[in-house]
Amino acid sequence: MRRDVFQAIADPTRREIINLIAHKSLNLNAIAENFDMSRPAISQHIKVLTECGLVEITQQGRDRYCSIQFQKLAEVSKWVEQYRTFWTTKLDALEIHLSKET
Amino acid sequence: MRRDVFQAIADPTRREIINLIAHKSLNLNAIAENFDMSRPAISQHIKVLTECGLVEITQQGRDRYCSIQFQKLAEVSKWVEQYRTFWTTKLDALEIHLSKET
DNA sequence: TATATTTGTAAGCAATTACTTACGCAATTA
DNA sequence: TAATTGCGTAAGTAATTGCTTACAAATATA
Repeated sequence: MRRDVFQAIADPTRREIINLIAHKSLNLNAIAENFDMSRPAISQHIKVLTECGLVEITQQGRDRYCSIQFQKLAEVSKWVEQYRTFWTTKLDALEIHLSKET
Repeated sequence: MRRDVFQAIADPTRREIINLIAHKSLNLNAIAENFDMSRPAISQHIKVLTECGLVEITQQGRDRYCSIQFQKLAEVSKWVEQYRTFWTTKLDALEIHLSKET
C-alpha cells in the first residue's frame, strides 16, 4: 500500500484535519466533532496521517492527542517550490510585457 | 467526481509527468516513452491533469503538446505555505535551544 | 465495583482508481 | 490512395478508498 504525504493530503477531510490541529493538538473526539461523519471514519483518516508521518499521537490517559509533524509538510513544500522559478519567471515576463504596454 | 490539484498530484506517475514537461512541452508519445506502462494509461493520466487545470494541451497537426499551467501549482504552494510559519517557528526555537547548549 | 468515556479495529459495501486490450479516427507520409 | 503515426475512448478488471455499523478494550468517574 502506497502511503506518502501526497496521497495523504489528497483527501479534503484530511486537509481539514491538518488545519484543525495545526494551531492546537486535539484528541480524536474533538476532531470528529467538526465533521459530519462517524468517529471511526475520522479515526481511519488519522491513521493514514500518522502512517505517513504527518501526524503524531501522544497518549494522555484515555485521550490521544494529535499534532502535526511540520517537517513532513515541508516535504510537500520542497516538491512544489522546485517549480517556483518556472512560474515566477513567467510572471516576471508578463509584468515586463505589461509595463511595456503602458 | 472530485478533480482537484491535490488529488492530481497524489499519483507518483502524474508527478513524474509534471516533472517531465516542466522544462519542455512534450507530445503524448514522448511522455509515454518514459514510462513502463501503456500509452492509453498515460493518456488517462494526462486527462486527469488537464481536467484539474494543471496541464494544457496545444494541438499541432496530429501531435498534442502538453505543458504545465504553473498557476495551478501555485495553489498547492499557497496551501502548504500557510503552515510555514509553524514549522519555521519550531525550527527557530530549536536553533535557540541548541545555541544555548553550546 | 458498576458505569461512562475515548478509542481502535473488523467486516461489509459502493464508488473510485489505475491499469489493460481492443478499437476507431484524423493527420501525415509513401 | 494506401499505409503509418499519434491519439482518445470504451470496456473490463483487480485493488484501493472512504465510508458505515458493531464490537471490544482500556481508562476515568460515580
